[in-house]
Amino acid sequence: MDLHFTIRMNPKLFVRDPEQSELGRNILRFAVKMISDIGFETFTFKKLAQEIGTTEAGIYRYFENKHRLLIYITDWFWTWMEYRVVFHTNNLTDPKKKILLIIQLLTFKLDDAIGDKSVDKAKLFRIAITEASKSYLTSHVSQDNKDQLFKPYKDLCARVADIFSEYSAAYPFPRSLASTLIETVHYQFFFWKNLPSLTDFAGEKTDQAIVSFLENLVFTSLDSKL
Amino acid sequence: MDLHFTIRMNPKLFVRDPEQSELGRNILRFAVKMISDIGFETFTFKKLAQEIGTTEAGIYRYFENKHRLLIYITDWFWTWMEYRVVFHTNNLTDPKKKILLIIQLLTFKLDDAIGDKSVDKAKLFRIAITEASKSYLTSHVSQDNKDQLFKPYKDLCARVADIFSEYSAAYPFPRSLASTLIETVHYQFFFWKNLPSLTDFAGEKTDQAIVSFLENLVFTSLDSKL
DNA sequence: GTTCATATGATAGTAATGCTACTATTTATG
DNA sequence: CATAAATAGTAGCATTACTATCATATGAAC
Repeated sequence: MDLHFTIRMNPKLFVRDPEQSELGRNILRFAVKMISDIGFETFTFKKLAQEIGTTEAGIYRYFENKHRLLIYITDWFWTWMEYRVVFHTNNLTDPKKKILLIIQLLTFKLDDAIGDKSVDKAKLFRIAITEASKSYLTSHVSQDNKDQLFKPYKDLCARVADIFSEYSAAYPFPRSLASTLIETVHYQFFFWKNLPSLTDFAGEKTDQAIVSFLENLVFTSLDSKL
Repeated sequence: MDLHFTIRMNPKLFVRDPEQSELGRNILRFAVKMISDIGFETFTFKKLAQEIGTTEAGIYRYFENKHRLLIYITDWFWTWMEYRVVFHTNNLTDPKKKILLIIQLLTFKLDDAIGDKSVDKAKLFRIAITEASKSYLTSHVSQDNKDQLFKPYKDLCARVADIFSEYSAAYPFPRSLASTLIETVHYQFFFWKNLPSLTDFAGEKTDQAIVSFLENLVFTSLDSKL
């Protein structure tokens, strides 16, 4: 089965739809590679253009600026994540099992074939860890929000929050806990890799330790009697 | 009592010590104001120079680049925070009370006179919320870490983690919980202000709601039997 | 009071970045 | 085959980030 999984992106994100041409798809593929490899600050359209053998102006025909391109990539990532969550939790009835699975998915432990292969998922995950928050930590966050640019992120949070409420209807902070969980995944990964003294994850079984930490964080909160 | 509270900053952060001259102190004061007002990306040394009536080159005599200046400001903030934590928890014996107080301090609820008045603390807090993570979310985080540039942040986390362990020696993730707490304070404030659907804080008593959320998050984890 | 070090100011310049207008070329269509 | 539409390439400008040089002010040291 060759399930062609296409994500309909917010048209405000691009000048010309990058999925509709070879150059556009190259821009996306190499942008993910470059941003992951050299970091968003160091990344420029000129470097990207050289890498894929086109010109700077060529990139500008697809994306207004590099910040919009970053939002495009992170939005794609969040939409893909939400799709994975829906796909994997669909057949489950026990909300506890759903939450355990969501933590696996968010920490990138469940490898699956959903989504196209042209994009390197590991690099995408690294962008989510290090660069995703830069998409909204700007002075124009309100305008971008009005343009619905953060809808995929908010949709994912809402879906996770709903499952939290399903597990514990009385818990008063499902949405804050959902956004905290998602951000914490990324922060703890980043700290573990770069500033390890900010975490308790040393040695081998680190991935499992992060998962244990997150599971404990989420379930103790949801199980609390307020 | 005019307690002159000076923070010894890491010399790697500056070219010339900004505390030692009028121009230097002006750079710090107006930089805090500007970065808080227009955001770190929009902020430039040229704009800062114009604002305080000096030249771009004048600023470069104090700071290598704007990123170093940001780390200077956030380091100052973390050191000040740690000082507040030590100052306010010193006379307490009950670790639970210490933790409750730390949450008050981290959420900026306890107004106090520690630190000099030349810096606008509200603007500093806004920088901590929106810009602080950019000081380490870079491709050169490892080199900066080797230069000890994140020591104040790590010190604060370590101190909070120690108090967590004091409260519950068995809890296996004190440092991760400390860094999560500190980051979550900022994220939840940012989301509440800019992307409110990612939180459960609506209406009036928001500050108290954030505090309740954080208290619940921390204590349910620390009280859990693993 | 001269000397000398240091801080600041003024001016200029380079290189990279972010972005735009214009021109050339290809491609689709009547 | 002509021609309009779409796309790619060239060249440039404005801003940003940073460096270098020289002049002047200040103030401590002798």
